[in-house]
Amino acid sequence: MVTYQADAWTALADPTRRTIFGRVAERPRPVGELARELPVSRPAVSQHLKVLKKAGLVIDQPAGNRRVYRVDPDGLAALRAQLDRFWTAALANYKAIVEQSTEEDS
Amino acid sequence: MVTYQADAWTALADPTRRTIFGRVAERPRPVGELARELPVSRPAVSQHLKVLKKAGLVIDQPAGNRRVYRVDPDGLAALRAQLDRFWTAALANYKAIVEQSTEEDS
DNA sequence: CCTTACCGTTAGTGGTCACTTACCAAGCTG
DNA sequence: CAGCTTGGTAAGTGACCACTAACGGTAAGG
Repeated sequence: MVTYQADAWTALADPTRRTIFGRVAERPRPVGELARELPVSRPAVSQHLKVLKKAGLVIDQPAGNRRVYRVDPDGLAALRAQLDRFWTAALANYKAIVEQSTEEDS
Repeated sequence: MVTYQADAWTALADPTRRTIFGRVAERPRPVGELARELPVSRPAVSQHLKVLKKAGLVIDQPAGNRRVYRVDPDGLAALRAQLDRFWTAALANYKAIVEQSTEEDS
């Protein structure tokens, strides 16, 4: 058994998985279509999708014989929020430095 | 020698490195201060900072005896832009679905 | 100058992960 | 039902990576 982590950052760390996620973001796709566009085997794609699903980044939905994967907006939003925290923190820090140097000038 | 990758996603995949990046985002810090707050050795922190630097996420600046690390706004902005591409792609896709179902209703 | 503090680098190791091959289950079509 | 398509899972392997211990190199302080 392959037991992967369930972290969104870890999930998007792998280039292949990032490509898969990009494809799914453009348009919901079944597994086979993704595998045909990628230089890896179909089982590899299945495993990648399993990781992305566990990380809350994609949702799978059975459609007859096939299984269509689409982006989970909530997971993507959560990741965006986390990145924004870094952004605002860094920004606030730079702002403080600018204000300090302005005071020094006066 | 330890040859790591230089990708921002890969850099932030590691939890320890993400914590370090968060600390640096709050306020620029020297290596020793980061190491004292973390459950890893100082060399480990140095290696993590090396990865973050290679990924363009932090900048180092010698300050006398110490070496202060701060966030590189450009690298963080680039990552944000990449995540926004996923976001807008997924959003456009959902919008298309909503519009289609609206047409079906009429 | 000698000591102390701060930091980067190297070498070595254990653990995790991406990948393939092989196999099995379920839906569609004749 | 038989055959084809689609896809998830198991097992095994090679590679990468996070970590520590040990060392060297540079600035501050007595």
